[in-house]
Amino acid sequence: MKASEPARGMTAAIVARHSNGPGARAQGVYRALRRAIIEQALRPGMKLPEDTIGENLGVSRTLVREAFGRLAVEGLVELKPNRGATVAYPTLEEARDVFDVRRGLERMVAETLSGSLTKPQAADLEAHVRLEEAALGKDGPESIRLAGEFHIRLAELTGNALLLRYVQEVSSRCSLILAIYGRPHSSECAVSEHRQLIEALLAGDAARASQLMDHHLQAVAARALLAPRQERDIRELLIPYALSEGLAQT
Amino acid sequence: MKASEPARGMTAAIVARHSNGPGARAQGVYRALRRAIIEQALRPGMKLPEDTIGENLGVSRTLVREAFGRLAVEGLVELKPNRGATVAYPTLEEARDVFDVRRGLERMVAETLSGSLTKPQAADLEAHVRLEEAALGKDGPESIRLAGEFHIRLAELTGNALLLRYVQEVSSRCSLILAIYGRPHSSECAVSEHRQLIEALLAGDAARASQLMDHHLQAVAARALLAPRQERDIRELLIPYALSEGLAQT
DNA sequence: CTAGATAGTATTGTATGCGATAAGGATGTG
DNA sequence: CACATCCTTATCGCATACAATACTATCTAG
Repeated sequence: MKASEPARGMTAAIVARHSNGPGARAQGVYRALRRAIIEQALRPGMKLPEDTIGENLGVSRTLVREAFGRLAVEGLVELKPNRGATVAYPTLEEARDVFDVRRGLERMVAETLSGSLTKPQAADLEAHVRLEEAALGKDGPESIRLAGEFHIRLAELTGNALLLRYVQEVSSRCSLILAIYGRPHSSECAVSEHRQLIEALLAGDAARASQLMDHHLQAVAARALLAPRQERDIRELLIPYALSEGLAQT
Repeated sequence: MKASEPARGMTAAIVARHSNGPGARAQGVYRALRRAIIEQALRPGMKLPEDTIGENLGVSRTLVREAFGRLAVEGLVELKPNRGATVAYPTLEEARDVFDVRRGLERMVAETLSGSLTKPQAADLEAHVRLEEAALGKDGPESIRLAGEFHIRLAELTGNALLLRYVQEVSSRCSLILAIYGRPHSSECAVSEHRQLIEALLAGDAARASQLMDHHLQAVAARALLAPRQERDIRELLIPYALSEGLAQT
């Protein structure tokens, strides 16, 4: 790969698209990598050489490293000294930790929103759920993305910026986790559960909303993490070994 | 300030002290700045020029910028494009957000630990509380540090790495917040509340432990954020103006 | 033919340099 | 004397350069 070669690939467009003030390129790299990881263009465990990424995105290693730092804090990439960065490959234990924290955070969201949710806000959420419903048929990644977005929207409505950031972070990590351990056909979020939740929030029933959220996420985690089928399990078990041999990188 | 001048000041020692492998210096800068901010050697709102910091710590701007990035994610520094970094100066609203999230997170800690806390673990915590007690007399920062550490220790005991990270983060930010809005004499954490909490955790009374934690932190927040005394309030209100004039930086 | 050593290559860690932007001060004008 | 404008300087954004470390392939010895 020659340095003179211009940026290419789907991620380069993202960098260029957004406002090009100062610091915008750095953020662009971060966003590009983040999306690439969550959408599994970059698969868990994959090596991320600084200069290769930089060439493909049209920036220097400096900005790539900066992005790696942020992504490492968020748990999306692993950063080993002198050995470079890889897309994070969370263990089952880490996965459970993330899901546990997520349940706790989203219960907070439910409790905060309970009663304070306005009619128009609820209507917006309803509209979102209808989108989910529409996307349910076509199995594309659209359905998964929308389901995740629902939770982000809820967190936004709390008006608590820190809570939002944490929910976004655990959501990202859950995407990564589901990419590794999730069953192929899990529709992840049952749309009806989202509906019930909105209802409970509007009714101001904090306890019920909290319970619903908890069960909902527990169901997601269970579908993903528990009782993994043999077939898939052995395949997954092999990946770390393949990686240590430098294989399975495509 | 000459570049040839060796590192100086209390923070430089920290950089040098730790294992000097690769990446250790970058982490050293991060840790040094983090401590300096939390201990108020660097006061909220203070400007942080990259080269000045770098010279004083004996590293280049590169590593300083890296540290700034991490600290910005954690909410300890604010990073404005082309205008550099400053020690974060959270608004009262942000402060409330942080305390709210903290209460939620630590309730999770209490619930997780309730019943699973072993006798030796409880004994360790008891020992810590005794340290707090001992430090209570001398008003030094020791007392505040120990009170904060108690909560970190609890989070560690959950075994959930992510939960620990979040608790550490909100704790840091709370330190910063208390530095701005806290009353001078607030002893922050009542030692007896810590004792009661340990007791409830050992008894396996999840509801009570959760309640205790919640009240405890609500009390801390109330002492710090609510009903600020007039005298102190106007003083604090002036700080942003002073900063915009380049004053009050010492 | 295998295991270990060794040289060469690739990649990371850190510093420095150059162009760009904004803050602050000098100078001229109403 | 107040105010706007230009210029100077300090600081940032980013790229690049150099040094240190890890990886790879070859070669040699057993």
